[in-house]
Amino acid sequence: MTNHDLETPTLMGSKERLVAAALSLFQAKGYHGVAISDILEAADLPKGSLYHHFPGGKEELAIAAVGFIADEVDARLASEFAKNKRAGAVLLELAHECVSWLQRSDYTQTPLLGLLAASPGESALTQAICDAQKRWLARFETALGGTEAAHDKACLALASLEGGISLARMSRSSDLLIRSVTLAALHINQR
Amino acid sequence: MTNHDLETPTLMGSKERLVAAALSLFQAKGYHGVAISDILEAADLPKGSLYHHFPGGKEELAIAAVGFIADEVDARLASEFAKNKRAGAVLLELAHECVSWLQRSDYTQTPLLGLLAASPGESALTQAICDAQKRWLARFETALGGTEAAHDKACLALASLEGGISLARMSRSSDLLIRSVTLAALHINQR
DNA sequence: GAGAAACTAGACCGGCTGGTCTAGAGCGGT
DNA sequence: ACCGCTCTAGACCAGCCGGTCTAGTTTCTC
Repeated sequence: MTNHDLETPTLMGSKERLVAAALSLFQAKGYHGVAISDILEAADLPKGSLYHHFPGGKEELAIAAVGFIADEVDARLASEFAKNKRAGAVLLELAHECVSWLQRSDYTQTPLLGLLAASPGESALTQAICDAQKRWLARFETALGGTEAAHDKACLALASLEGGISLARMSRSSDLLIRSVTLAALHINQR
Repeated sequence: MTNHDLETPTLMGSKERLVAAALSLFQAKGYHGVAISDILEAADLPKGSLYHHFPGGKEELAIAAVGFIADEVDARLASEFAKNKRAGAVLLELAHECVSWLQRSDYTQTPLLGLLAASPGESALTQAICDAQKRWLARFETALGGTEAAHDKACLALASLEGGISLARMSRSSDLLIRSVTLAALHINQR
């Protein structure tokens, strides 16, 4: 997932390479923690390319990165739910994917959007993040039946995931993530 | 909680004022999103004061801010648990406090430490955040009996709280936080 | 193969960053 | 009155920031 492999850059257009590099860096250091020059270096492209593909600069690129992962996770959820899996099982699967993500990056990256939240107040970037969360939430909600209780459970699913990621990243151990998500999945599957 | 009221600065020493201003700003924009000049302006102090009290500069100040809120929440948890309240009830109470916090700041602030996570890799700041999380986790764990299952539940408690805060902040509605924490509390109180 | 369009390349800029440093204000002790 | 200590005050700096712009190269189209 998401591994549009930065090591073989020629396989990706420069626009995609920019988005991939930006996403990876933003997930590691947050919006303000990443300099444009960092992204350019990671994508091995000059400044001109960035402002050609993303005239809106850093923020537009960040929005594209958020949209990219939003789509990716959303599609993944859709395909899992299409197999009639129980919501708890899908949540656990996603969590395990996040774990391998964390481990692969030596706990520097935050798999979903947690870190991006450090965004400029009322901006379009905030909106993009919000949209992504809404879509993921909706996937769980409808899979759980669309009732009021389903909404509650969907909230718990996402919250335990995002929160667990944050705990795991700080303690450099996927343990805490697995524990909290497992428990949440258990509860969600009930009834 | 934490309201060492920036509006009446003369009641606080300048060191405390710096910590309070820094905490509030970091919670709103993350470590990298805040400039030293912002903090000084909020605390109404010149640069000299900062580097007198915190020779280590921005990072040392951030660590102090993290320590401050870590202590505050920890003490709060200790006093609540001392009344023999059930863990779920304490969690809910904390969540409601976070809600009023979010609302008071018009959803700009992140009550706990979620945003600070966007910190420089292997630094002392990361360590401070990690310590805070460990302490809070331990409070819940021992209150829940110290068993293996208690550890799991403690993880869920904190994860649902941090994750719920993130969801709520983005959607500008405390609803999602309340829902996820309520469900988590329910589960935690079982048995 | 001519010409337009898409893209790369990187020098350049003003503003802001975190941090240093010197000067002095305020105050307690003697 | 004097001194020494704590703290305030803010000018100053080198380096980095995001962003602009012009010049070149490649690629597509006819």
